Amino acid sequence: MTSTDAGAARTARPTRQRRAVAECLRRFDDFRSAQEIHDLLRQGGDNVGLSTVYRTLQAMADADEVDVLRAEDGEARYRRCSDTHHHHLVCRGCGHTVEVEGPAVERWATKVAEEHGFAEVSHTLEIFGHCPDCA
Amino acid sequence: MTSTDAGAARTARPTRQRRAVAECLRRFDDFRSAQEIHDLLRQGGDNVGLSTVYRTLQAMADADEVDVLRAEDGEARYRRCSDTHHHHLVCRGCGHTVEVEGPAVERWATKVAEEHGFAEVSHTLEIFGHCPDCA
DNA sequence: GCACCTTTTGACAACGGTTCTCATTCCGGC
DNA sequence: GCCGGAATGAGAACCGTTGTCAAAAGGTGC
Ligand SMILES: [Zn+2]
Ligand SMILES: [Zn+2]
Ligand SMILES: [Zn+2]
Ligand SMILES: [Zn+2]
Repeated sequence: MTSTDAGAARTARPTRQRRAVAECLRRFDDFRSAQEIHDLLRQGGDNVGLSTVYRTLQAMADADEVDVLRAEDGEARYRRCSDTHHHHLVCRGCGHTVEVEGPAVERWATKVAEEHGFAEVSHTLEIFGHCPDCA
Repeated sequence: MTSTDAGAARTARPTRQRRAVAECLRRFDDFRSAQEIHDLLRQGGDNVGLSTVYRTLQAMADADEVDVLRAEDGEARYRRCSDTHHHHLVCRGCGHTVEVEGPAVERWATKVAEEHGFAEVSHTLEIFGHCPDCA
């Protein structure tokens, strides 16, 4: 067999547009919508099509390179993230976000699921409030 | 002054439509979308406008009479719920849902938020997996 | 039962975020 | 430089949700 199906490189060209989106995410520590990112890029002179922004963000989310959070109105918001499992403490006022970890919570979630016979368990957990600056 | 502004009855007439929606929710233990509920009502002979279904569900959500959960695609799904604070263990296959409580998790969330100086704290937490029937 | 007034309803249009389409452009390898 | 597949982007389509507003329904006092 040729080397083409050797699974390694799962097609992902480093184009100008993808670099721009990744770069833009790197500059913020809070969650942003696809359209906000599109606007920011445009303002910064980087013209990237809205479709491409959506596609890129989806791909990054699939690759666990960004976290996705649904706003109350259902809009998806993205944020660069570390590669270890974590959750978020998000300010309802300014959006300021802190990554938090809680081993005890992880164990609790797993235990509860097992007690009910659930398998392939995952979970979502976010904490909201007003940060010191917004209080 | 008349009794009209005596705050007590916060205007909520028990109409046929509202009863039908509430009754429909009572018949399921899993999360349903507004449109699913609309279809179910129609199939059951209860003709209720889609707008009314949306309005009623929103009102019930505001009154904490139903839980709202955003599906991965952003669609809102509703479920009747008990009146105490709780979270959910949801089957990704059939939607079967179990309400769960975890006092330790509640304390952890509050503590983490306080450590970062956050006030007016709330949180969301859901656990997903495959139930015994779907495994 | 009957006015009277307010709330509620529902068909339909409008909205907004997201996805799809497809002709064009880009990239990497030869 | 050429070729072929991947990527892009302008615009249309999609779809859940919300807004509009005239008509219908509840409640109240009579
Ligand atoms: Zn803040
Ligand atoms: Zn976790
Ligand atoms: Zn199941
Ligand atoms: Zn809780």
